[in-house]
Amino acid sequence: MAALNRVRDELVMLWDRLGPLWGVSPSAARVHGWLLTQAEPQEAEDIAAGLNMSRGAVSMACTELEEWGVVTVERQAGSRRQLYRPVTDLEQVIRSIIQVRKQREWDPLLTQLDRWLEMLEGDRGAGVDVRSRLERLRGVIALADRMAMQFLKGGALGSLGLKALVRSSRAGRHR
Amino acid sequence: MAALNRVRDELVMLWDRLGPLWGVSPSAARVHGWLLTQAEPQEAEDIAAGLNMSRGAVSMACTELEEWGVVTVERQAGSRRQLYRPVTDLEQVIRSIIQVRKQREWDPLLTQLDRWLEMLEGDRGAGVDVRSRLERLRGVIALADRMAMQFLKGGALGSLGLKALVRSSRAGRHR
DNA sequence: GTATAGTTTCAATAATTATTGAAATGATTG
DNA sequence: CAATCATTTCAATAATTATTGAAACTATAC
Repeated sequence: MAALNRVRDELVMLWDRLGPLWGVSPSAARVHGWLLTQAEPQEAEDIAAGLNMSRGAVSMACTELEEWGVVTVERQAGSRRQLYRPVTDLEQVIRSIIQVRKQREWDPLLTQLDRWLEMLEGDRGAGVDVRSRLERLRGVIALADRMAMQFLKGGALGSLGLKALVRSSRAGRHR
Repeated sequence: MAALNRVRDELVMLWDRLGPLWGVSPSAARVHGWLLTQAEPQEAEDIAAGLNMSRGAVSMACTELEEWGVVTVERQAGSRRQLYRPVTDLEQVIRSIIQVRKQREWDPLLTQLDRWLEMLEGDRGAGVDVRSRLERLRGVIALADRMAMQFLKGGALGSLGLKALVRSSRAGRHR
């Protein structure tokens, strides 16, 4: 039990630091890390106690985690308490994160790139170099976007399965 | 020319907002965006003027961009000025970003997961569930790590070629 | 309906992070 | 080498972002 507690503390600290790099706020990341080290889904009150956070902060963190799709809310019959359960299907977690990031980052970027290219259409001066640069950028983002779409539809991990990916990554270089 | 200036302003603003989501500070991202819209490499003084930043801030931003490997420093013979040039080889930019992020995020995560699994080795209680969860997490991170390594060695984009990727990205484009 | 057990909201505050600018450092030239 | 031009550093400050906690709200039970 002592070992589990220690792991929990360290994992929560690491999640707190890594969360922002993923676009998740530190407090939301802490809650997620803490839930990961609990065998059972937990209620907000206990999360607050376990992490020394205010009740309100836990509520906001859990809302954020729901938006990311990495935590689900449950309700036991005959009780008005909400229980928070981390999604442990990793494929789903990755899919959720890609989906949210795509929508926050790539989609607006792609829209803007198209607008900018239109604005530079007739430019005959220094804009020419910049334009070709932006065009190439657009190509790469568009590619990443289509790959993400395919992945989100269940393409990559779904059809191949996680095992196949592991195998192919071990096989080394092809083609 | 007016069009280029407008594009520059908007691109700088977007980069400022998107930068933090990539792990780059807003000011460094602004500098990078600004450089992208310049046909020629630029010196620190002009960057500061163009972006209304202090000389010191530009220095720190450029150092950060060098660390990310998305900007290179040049020196013209017969001058003591440094010129900053954004890397426009997109494959290289993507590779740089993956490399830095891997090293900042996944590597420590993998190290810690191994330590935690060791710590939970003998656990017969609630730790069993948590342990299998962490094991699966470790599997996925290890896979991502191997894929990244392969990519960094020139695997994916390198063997297929960026042109082929861009071509395939255009094939599905509608407008 | 009212009381109760729970959640959410949000203005105020705390904590963190980015930015500045002046001083220290480093490089090149005559 | 001294003078000069340019860069880097870092303590102070500004700006931003996270967190709290009390009040508003909601759903269920009585």
